[in-house]
Amino acid sequence: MEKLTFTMENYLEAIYELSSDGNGARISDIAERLSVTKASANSAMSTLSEKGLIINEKYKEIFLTPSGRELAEFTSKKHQVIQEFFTKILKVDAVIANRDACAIEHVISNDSIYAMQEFIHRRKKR
Amino acid sequence: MEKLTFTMENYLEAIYELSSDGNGARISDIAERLSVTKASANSAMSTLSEKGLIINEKYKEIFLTPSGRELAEFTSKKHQVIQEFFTKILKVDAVIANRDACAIEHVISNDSIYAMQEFIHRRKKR
DNA sequence: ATCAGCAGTTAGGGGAATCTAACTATATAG
DNA sequence: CTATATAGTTAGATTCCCCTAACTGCTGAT
Repeated sequence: MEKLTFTMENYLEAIYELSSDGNGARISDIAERLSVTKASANSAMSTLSEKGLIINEKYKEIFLTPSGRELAEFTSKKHQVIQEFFTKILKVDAVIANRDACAIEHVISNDSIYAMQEFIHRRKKR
Repeated sequence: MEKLTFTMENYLEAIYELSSDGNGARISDIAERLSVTKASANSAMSTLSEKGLIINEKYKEIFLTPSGRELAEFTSKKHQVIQEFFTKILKVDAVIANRDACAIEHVISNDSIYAMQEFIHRRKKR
């Protein structure tokens, strides 16, 4: 499977965060969350659908497939780690940390994420 | 002045790192360093030139203007801070830290860079 | 002084992501 | 049950960045 673009990773993450137990996500909400038009969000859905990451029936809610969910969870997890590291260790403002995490999550290595996680963990033990 | 794209920031940084006292940078070297074709590098030079960040006379070496140098130095500085933080504080492998820094430097906030710098600094004093 | 080889340029095209504008479908309020 | 508001879709244009292919300019070895 070829790598997702950062943009598509973001769309996937948005769908993940917008859908709750049993319910899917809506185009308008995705578009709003990512600050793009509905048209853009809609066309992104075609891409994700072709890659088998979401189920997207016309005029229906959007659902993650198992592999889509897995990917989204992974991105979301990275986001969390960065966010926590930046706020708790670096004492960066939460809003800024969130913005930074949103960008960094798509480009950082797994090694560095792991190192941040370890750092936080070690800190907590003391 | 409108913000540079990440791509252009990378080109600028490459020029900065390839030019040494008095000498400019060459298209081929820039292209090689960024793993793009000479054609791509060449067209990027037009963009940077239009923005007044480089001097680019046909068939001549490429030089940074003062404002181009300032921007490049800023990006480079961010790279350094991230690299140092990742290797010295997080104990991430240098090669990986470098790759991460190269991507993160274009998206991270100044606040977070400053926080990393402070963290390193505090660490050294002990 | 020539020319082969390298450096640089130009033209043309493609993919990704965005937008606006105009359209169609759905759902709800009365 | 129908009209209207909201949601979703489609078409077409734009911008950015990349590519290949074909060209032109430069320069150093002979």
